[in-house]
Amino acid sequence: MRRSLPEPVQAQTTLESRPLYLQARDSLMRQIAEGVLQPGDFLPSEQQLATDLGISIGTVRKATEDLVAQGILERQHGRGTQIVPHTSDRARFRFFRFAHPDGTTARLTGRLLTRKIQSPSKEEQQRLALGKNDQVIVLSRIRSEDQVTLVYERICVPEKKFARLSIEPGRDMLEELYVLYQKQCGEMVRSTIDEVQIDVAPAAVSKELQCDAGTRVLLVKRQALSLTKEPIEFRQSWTLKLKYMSYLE
Amino acid sequence: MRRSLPEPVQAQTTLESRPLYLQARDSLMRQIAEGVLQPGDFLPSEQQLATDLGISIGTVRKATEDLVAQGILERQHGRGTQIVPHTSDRARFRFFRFAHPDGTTARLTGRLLTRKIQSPSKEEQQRLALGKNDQVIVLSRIRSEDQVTLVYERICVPEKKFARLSIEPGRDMLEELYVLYQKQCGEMVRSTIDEVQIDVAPAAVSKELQCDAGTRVLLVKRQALSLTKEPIEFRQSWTLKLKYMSYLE
DNA sequence: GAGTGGTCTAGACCACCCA
DNA sequence: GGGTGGTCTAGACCACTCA
Repeated sequence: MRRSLPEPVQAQTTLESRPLYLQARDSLMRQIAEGVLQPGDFLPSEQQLATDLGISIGTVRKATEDLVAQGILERQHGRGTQIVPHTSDRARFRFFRFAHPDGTTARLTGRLLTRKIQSPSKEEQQRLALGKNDQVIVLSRIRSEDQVTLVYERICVPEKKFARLSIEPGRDMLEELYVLYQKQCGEMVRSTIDEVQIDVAPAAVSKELQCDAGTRVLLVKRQALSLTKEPIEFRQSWTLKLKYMSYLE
Repeated sequence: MRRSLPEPVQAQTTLESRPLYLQARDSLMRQIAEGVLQPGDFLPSEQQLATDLGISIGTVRKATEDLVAQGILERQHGRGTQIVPHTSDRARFRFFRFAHPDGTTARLTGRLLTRKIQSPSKEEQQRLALGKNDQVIVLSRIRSEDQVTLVYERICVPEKKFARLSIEPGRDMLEELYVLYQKQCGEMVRSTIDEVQIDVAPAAVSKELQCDAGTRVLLVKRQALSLTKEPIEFRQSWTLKLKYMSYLE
């Protein structure tokens, strides 16, 4: 029979039938999702983990390989294995998908326009998998380069998880939102689902992007998922002059 | 000093300083890229490979893990390790990115309109990294669902590599193009770079999509890369009614 | 030089597929 | 039942980092 990892409190005594390295991986993942292990922290050494969990080093390595591949952990030869911190540079490099038509990368700064707590629209409710009476925080912001507004965004997050999110309208946003999510609310964005379509610019959009009402613009809808694959943000980005990039494999 | 793998003909006797598993991985990759190993074939067993290469099974596994993660190989417990065949279903699932606005997947059939051999445009030449006098094959096709044309495509491939590509205008295309590339020309698509932007529909596009000239439509430009990361296709897809999907991580 | 991750080995046992 | 991949071990040696 397959062994199971020692747990601090073993709720059930059912014999675990999953491979040890998966159990170890999920245990690490859980500790990261729950904040026991924080971004920036180093894991115990492989040797230490192996003796702690009562498994061999090879199995520890296999457990961490997955998380390294997913970008959650990062190995540093001679130093240790770190939970990847969500720095602004990293978040930009990883999740930012806009570029100029000529291929040069856009360097956008953000400016928050409004911040409201309200009931979600039908789509927002569905995209965030919210319950009947859940509220959302809605942010609107513009993103500019050289004083030219290139993107208008409406960002929607569940109030329950993001109550501690502290940002104020009217100020420039120096850090990436995803970094703030992590630092202020302990929510890490692991993956995203983007949809790109043509949209007739709503009033707020045409005003900020300085185009005629009714102009057809590019709309990117994004669901951001947490470590536990729950949707934690629904974002809509409208742009007229930028293109959207995507690399597969 | 680090060992090196035995090679049938060792061009240089320089001592190989890369890890054995990387040498083994690249050796397999090369054999697949060169057609020595064909999609659908099974690799020798891990045991066999290990003794052939004079390395241990663990190292063989590590060599193949990369290729499995990239979708080039597929392990089948109890049967063997197969070079993934590019079936139509697989190609559709992997590279197809269009959906209806309501989220339902579009089931498109293709119909080739024209096939021409000509000099590439400046952009095509650059995107395909072509030399001065290289020619390209240009395909135009429409993709429809229930007799409604939803996408117009202009597809451009280097004539040198795709001379054996045999498809004729006017016929429905039952197989995915990428499957034909593989079967007829031995070229496998491994990865893609997509760019999505708004475009003013060119004449051919507005005619086929049945919209006014000058309508703003969605344009997806795609570069497809081979196993060896060379660009082998540049494709432009125009659509009015579909949205583009992208999953990150 | 002590401690970390990176590579590699040789072998055990299991789970699965197929004849 | 023979062959395949899947998991796991225990240990060797190397390469890198940092004090």
